[in-house]
Amino acid sequence: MKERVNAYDVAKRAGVSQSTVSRVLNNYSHVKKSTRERVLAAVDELGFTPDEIARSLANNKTRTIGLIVGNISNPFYAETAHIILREARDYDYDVIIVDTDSDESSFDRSIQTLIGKRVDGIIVASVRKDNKKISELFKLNFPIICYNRKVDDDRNTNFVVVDNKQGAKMAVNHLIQLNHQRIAYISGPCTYSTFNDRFLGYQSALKENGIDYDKRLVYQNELSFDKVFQFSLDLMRNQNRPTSFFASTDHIALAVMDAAAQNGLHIPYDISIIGFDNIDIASSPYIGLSTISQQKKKMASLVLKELIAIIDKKSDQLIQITLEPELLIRKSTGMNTQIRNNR
Amino acid sequence: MKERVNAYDVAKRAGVSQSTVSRVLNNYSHVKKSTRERVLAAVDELGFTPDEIARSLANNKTRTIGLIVGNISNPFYAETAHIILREARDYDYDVIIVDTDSDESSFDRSIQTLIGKRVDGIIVASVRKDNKKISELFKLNFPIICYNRKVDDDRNTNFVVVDNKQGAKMAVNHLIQLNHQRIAYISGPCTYSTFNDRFLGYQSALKENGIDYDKRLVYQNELSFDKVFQFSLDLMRNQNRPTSFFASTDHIALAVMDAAAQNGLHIPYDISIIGFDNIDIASSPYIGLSTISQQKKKMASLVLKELIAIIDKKSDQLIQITLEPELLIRKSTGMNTQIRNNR
DNA sequence: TTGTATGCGTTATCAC
DNA sequence: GTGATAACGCATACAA
Repeated sequence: MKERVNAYDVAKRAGVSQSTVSRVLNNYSHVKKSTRERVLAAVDELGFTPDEIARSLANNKTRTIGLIVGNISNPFYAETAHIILREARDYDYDVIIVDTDSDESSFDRSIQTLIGKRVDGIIVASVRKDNKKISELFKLNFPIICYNRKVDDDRNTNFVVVDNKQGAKMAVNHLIQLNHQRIAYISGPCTYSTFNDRFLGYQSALKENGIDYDKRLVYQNELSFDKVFQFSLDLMRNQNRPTSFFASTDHIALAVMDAAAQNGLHIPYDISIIGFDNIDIASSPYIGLSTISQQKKKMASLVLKELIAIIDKKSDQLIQITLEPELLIRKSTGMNTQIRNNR
Repeated sequence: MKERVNAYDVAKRAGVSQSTVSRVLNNYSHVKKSTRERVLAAVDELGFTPDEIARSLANNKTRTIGLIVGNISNPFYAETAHIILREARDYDYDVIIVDTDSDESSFDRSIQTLIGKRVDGIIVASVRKDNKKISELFKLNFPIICYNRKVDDDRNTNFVVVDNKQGAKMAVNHLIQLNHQRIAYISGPCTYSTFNDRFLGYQSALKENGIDYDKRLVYQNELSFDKVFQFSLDLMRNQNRPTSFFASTDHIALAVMDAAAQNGLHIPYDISIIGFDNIDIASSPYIGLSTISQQKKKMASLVLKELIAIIDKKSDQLIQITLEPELLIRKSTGMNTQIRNNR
């Protein structure tokens, strides 16, 4: 690798001191026009790019933020990341993405790595409820915001989330209005606030409608495609099968749809399915998945804006935003036509 | 933000000099055991995390790489990113992802930003064929590898790609063997090597089978969902409609499937569709998209391994790897049952 | 085995 | 307006 050109080289070429070069590059006011021009010419001739690492060390800012996601190949995170990456660029920030691959054991270490790299702030899009590190950092005044999922200690953390309980209620109520009584629920572990709150919403909606909770209809475990597929398949083959499924993410709703297809059940005539998240392909006519929208676009823009406000000290109050979910009815949910044989 | 603890603080606490702290942290050999223990205790007590920025400045390595993708919400890039993020972590590297959002005008600037941040190397997963910057950097000995797409000046660049022409031929031959003659082709602009090569493969397969090229069956433009959907819809409504579609990415194949659904055409009885990339959902039974696999997993692992070898100077030769594609037959392609009315 | 001193490439605080 | 010079927090050559 060829030697890097630094500000001294530019200075020498322009016949000025290195500090003048710095002043020109940072648009300081009191620089003679002719000097500025000489410097800029030298910068150009030598193809000088300031070393952001040195700059970061000197002024204690990296203009880099960290984004921690569950699994970037999950469309919810990918679509979120897309929005954040694009908008961060407009704010002149770069983004280091950490994919925990849902391996939460490495979570705190990931945070530590980001802090080691001195990112200016962190957006945490996936974290377990019981995490302590986040409120710890918050207390140290480090700019950090939870997104999508929050931690138990939410008096001491910033967050931007959707009302997951409310969203789940909307989903289940929608199914109930379509005359469904046996509603299966597919969810990840309650160690995540999203799944926990959606579960509460599921239970609450059932109760309000006088439907007994049947735990045999509930999956709460790792959201692997195979496991959910198998669970759904078994349930659908049951004599007294559910007439509808509420999947706590769109991504995993696809596994349920697969199971239905495998079983020769037609959606929505034989079985209704509703998801949560509104990932892009859910809206494609071929899939047409009814779902609860998190307003990803709005939520992601917002969290970035807030984080940057904190970094810039334009805001030092607690950020606690809960957005309203939205019910999107598409073709995967329909009137229950089965005989009710379960009461 | 509370003051950061630095190596001097640790040194004072342990009653040693800062350089000893550094030696302990970097696992130097000649440190007395008792000293090492005192230092580590101090590190622990003060919760010291080395400042990677300062470290980078001192030793000219950031242990950060850049990854430039087209659009991270496209599953192909998301799934690639997932693999790279996870494996980079094992090599102890972080990743700054740049999402060009297919806005190639900002490409060179993105590269420049990454270089300003002094990343140790760059993986370029999306770039236009005519880009000059990459071979320029290569000549300066900067560690950079093209992935998936390559540039015209491929004598002066590293790349890891799949044989796109061959893959396209396999796709089209598969359709021809199923008795299809009117095969539509949906593609992005030829300014990208992927689309260019796949187009060549498409043409070549037709020619070898004595089928005339019909440009009315070909879409070569921006791969927006709406545009492709509309194009496919129009084509399918045509009297002399194609009996099959070759979509140059799985992602956009979904738009074609949507158009088929919209038109009441059943896949594969009325129409066959094959994609390219083998994104995760293509394999789900509900979608069951036949496709050409890029062996993403292998390709992504490989490109990272090679990049790191270059960074570590374990390799200074040109990296030019072309992997073989693989035909995956699923349920979206089937025998042509239409009357052949086009010859 | 450990400490001292210097450098990495900037920004920022002084002087002049 | 501009030029020295001291940080920033570490690694490392050289001394001891």
